[in-house]
Amino acid sequence: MNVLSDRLVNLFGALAVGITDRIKKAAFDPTIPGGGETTAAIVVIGHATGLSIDELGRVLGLSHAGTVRLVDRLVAAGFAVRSKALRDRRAVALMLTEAGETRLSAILQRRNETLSEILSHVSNADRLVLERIAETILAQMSDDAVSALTICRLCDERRCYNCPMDAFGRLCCTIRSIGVTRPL
Amino acid sequence: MNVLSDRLVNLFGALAVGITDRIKKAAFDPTIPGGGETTAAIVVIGHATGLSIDELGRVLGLSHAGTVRLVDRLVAAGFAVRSKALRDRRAVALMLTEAGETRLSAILQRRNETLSEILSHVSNADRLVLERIAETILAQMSDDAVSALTICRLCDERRCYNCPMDAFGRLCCTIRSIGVTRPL
DNA sequence: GCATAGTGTATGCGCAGCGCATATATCACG
DNA sequence: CGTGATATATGCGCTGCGCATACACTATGC
Repeated sequence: MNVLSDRLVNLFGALAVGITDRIKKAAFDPTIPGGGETTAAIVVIGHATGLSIDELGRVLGLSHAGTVRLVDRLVAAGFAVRSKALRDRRAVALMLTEAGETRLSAILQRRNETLSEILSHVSNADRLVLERIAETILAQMSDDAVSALTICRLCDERRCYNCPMDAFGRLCCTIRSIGVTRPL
Repeated sequence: MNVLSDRLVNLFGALAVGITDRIKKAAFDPTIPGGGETTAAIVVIGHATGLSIDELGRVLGLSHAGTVRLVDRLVAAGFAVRSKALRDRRAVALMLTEAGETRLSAILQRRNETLSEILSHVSNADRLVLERIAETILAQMSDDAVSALTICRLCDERRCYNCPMDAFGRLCCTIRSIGVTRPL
């Protein structure tokens, strides 16, 4: 027997699914070729500028081949470039173009607006508790930088100070700051 | 300027994405042919026994053709049947087979276990607040039965008493109780 | 320095899932 | 009974992905 309320389990699951639908719908950009996780790829490259195709694939849960094609699409559309990695001449250092940065800003803005609208119906007191709950759960959901980036693949990292995913030096913010100098 | 904390917005979004990933991973059943929303289709048919292909397609966000093929796969695998609708001889009344019901139970059990494990790290006091927050947000996220079922497409309806999606007579639970007698 | 194993990237090939356009059957309404 | 709307089904082609493979570079051991 579980001490947890079945109702809470259900409501929490429905909430996550419903909110995620909204986020993905808001973040979706028809000018970016390719559905699925292509939009997330732009955010991830923005988070972890200089990451490799292999790392991007692990973050997005795609095969190498699938990731190569995804990057092909982004490059062809002018949103990302494959530049030379500093340490390893086999690897590619992915980064956004100006156009890619512009798309990224638009994606994050729409995401933030959607979430803000939804949260506006929650009282101030409850928001404090919600923030603590989210922090608690997130802090124990990832074991390494890859899984942290996966969870944060649609986050606005620039506005996430004190990111709980960062608690063990494995956060997205950390990854960005270390740039290409440290593999995921 | 938004009075909402940027950090809360980010953490809440990351939480939703991360939890949804976990739910979908847990619910995924390799014995069910076809990825994407095929698993959800079984849950939805279980929720709203007797619904039509058109209704299922709207709930899952698929085209008619895509939904027909999805149902083809479920039927071929022996998890669902197309039976005659009572009122409309054009329409199909979808329902699960014994094997489908078995799969449904397994899917929901894995989902519930995953969510329970995650929520076990939240204090009892915070759980009460979380339940209220989820209720508040969910109650204003859907306008009709289709969008309610979309949000509830991975829910364990049998354990969701007082479902907030039901508040306006448009809930998944309602849909089940009315069976085939009322279109979505 | 050199051989061998390991890693990162790219490509040929085929498959699965989906949407568009279309065809057919049934319903709703005058 | 005729016309338009609705529900389902299918042919066709596209897209995204994975598997297997090829190639380039790195790392390690001798």
